Amino acid sequence: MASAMNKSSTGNVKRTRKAHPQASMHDVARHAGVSLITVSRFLRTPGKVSERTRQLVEDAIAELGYVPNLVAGGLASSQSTIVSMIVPFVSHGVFAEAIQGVSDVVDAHGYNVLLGHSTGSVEREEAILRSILGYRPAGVVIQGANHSERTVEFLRKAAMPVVEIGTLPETPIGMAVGYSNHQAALAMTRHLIARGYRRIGFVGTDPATNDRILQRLAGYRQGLDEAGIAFDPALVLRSPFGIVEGRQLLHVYRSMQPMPDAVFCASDLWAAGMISECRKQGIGVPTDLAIAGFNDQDIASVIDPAITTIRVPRYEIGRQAGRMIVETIAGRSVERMVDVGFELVVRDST
Amino acid sequence: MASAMNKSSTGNVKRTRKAHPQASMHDVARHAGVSLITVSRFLRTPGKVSERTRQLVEDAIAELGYVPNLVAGGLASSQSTIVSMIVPFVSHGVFAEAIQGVSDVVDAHGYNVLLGHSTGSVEREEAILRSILGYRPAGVVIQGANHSERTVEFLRKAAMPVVEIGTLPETPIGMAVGYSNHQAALAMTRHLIARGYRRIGFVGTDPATNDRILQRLAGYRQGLDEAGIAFDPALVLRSPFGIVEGRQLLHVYRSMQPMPDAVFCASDLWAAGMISECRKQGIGVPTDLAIAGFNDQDIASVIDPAITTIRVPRYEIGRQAGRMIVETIAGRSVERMVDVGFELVVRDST
DNA sequence: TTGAAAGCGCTACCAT
DNA sequence: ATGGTAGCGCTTTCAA
Repeated sequence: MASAMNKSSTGNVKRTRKAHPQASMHDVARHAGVSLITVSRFLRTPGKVSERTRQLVEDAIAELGYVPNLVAGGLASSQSTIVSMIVPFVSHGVFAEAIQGVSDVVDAHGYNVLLGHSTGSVEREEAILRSILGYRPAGVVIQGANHSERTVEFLRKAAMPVVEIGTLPETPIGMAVGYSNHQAALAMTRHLIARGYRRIGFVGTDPATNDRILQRLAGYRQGLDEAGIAFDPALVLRSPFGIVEGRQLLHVYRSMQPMPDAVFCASDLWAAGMISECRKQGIGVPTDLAIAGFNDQDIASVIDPAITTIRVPRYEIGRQAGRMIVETIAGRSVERMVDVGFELVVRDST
Repeated sequence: MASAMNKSSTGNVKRTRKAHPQASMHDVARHAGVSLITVSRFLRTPGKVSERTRQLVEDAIAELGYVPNLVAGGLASSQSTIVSMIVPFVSHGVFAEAIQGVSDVVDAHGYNVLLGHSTGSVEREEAILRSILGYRPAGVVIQGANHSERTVEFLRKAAMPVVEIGTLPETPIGMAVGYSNHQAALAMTRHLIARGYRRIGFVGTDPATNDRILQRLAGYRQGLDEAGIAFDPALVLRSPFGIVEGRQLLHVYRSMQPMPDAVFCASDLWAAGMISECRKQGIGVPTDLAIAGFNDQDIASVIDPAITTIRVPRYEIGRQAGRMIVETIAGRSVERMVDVGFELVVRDST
């Protein structure tokens, strides 16, 4: 009656609660005629078992279609092969590329990506994070630097590598890889002003809930300031992302008097919609209205006129973030902050 | 010396292997002055604990920042809150939308998405699946119906809900939600023929490794057959996906004699690249060359001329797949196969 | 309403 | 090179 090791040590013989279809390590061991621990050893340090044993275990695994239970393994070893990633939306092209980047890198190191999306809400982000942290992931990649206090607190005390992506936070939680949205928007605004535009509109989502937009707006305002152009709040429009929305925004700007001579859209989708609508309405771009975008998505280079925009290496951001997680786990020292930069791509729309 | 419950019951007093920063349920229980099981009960059936206990435990959880360990819970209960999803590429718009659909639905039911990408290789798909199955997920969503034998075998014996998406397999592994790539391509080919085109090119990736393309190619051939047009293998081009690739493909078609009078691209990206290049080269679309696409991506409606294409409800496919997983887990009976259909969207490029 | 004991499937430590 | 034992943090009987 000493240990709790074996179920039959209890007088009360209860069999497994559920019929369990999946083979366990125990099954493999029996099948191979070796002990359980030998199977485990074969799996993690194959060099330490004899040729004969290796063969036996290999056959048993193949025959039973055994797949090691990472849940049990993770619990026993306090290690995880999960890297969690939280983005506002999976389906937005720019985030999808970052996800692909992270996934490409961590997959190659035996990790899998557990994905969450916040729909841009810090409350939902916090909820997602809690749930995801329940898996005690090996690392966390999270979009942006705009989090709830509790999100930050959780992340700090979680004691695992954290990478914020897409921005360069003033006080990063752990590591960060991104670019300066402020500088990028400033560069674009300077470009527009250099081209001679003076009445420049700005399209974004609500800056209160989107720190990227907030920073781009700040860069835009700084650009105006530098040129001595007064900021006109009426020229700043808020809208959900989208091409259709871009079409509608054009009409809003057209109804203003005086009309703007240029619009800086904080996403290519709006710019594409506006350009398409301009074509339909017979408005010349950039002669009657210059239109600039952001992100250099596919659409920017094929629409006519092609869109002047800011190119950001999203996939690269993902790769770097993945790399930083993996390196940190491996105990190597890693940069705290990586600036991947951006590029002003001047095309025909301005 | 009876049980193995407490570490100090062993003569050999060894403390926890690792300094463990995260609070455990045990810690919460001590903090609240109740037993561990009461904490567990509070978490899963809050109605069964007294008001006083509830308060105590709630406070302790908040104070310690306790996050339940789902790895341990999953092991103990043989239940999982993970839904695995495998797609060829995360960053391809069409897959990203499906991921978003799955994620939206399963998140709402307390599940998280564990993501894998196969890069279109069945071998990699198998490897990813193995690793993902190690987490004993509650369900699996997998793109396409083209899998290795072992992949199918693993999935069948895994005894969990499986949904194949994007196609309507002849022999689904479990459930499926998608549309007929064959019928969609047939519809497009018929459209082109009805418009008077006779020498119709086809652009796809390697049909041997991509069953969607294989089926679209078959639909295209059937369309030609119906009209009594001989299939000309020289008109079928293979290429990686992409706009840049589309530009190059145009030159390949231009160098043919006779030149085709229409090209059916099995992705909008190729079509967009070709149209953009046509504009640059002064080739009239559709007057000199008609160009059709597939997927109705953003780009299709804003490029000039707008692309005639096939619209597929990708997000809806994801939602349905998520729904089918969740319902199956809940024990409700679910359709084995859902056809979400497609839509021929005729625009100006044909 | 609360608690004790057993064990989920695996790994770590120690022993042989 | 191989095996035994304890225990990862939780849930599930069963008992009080």
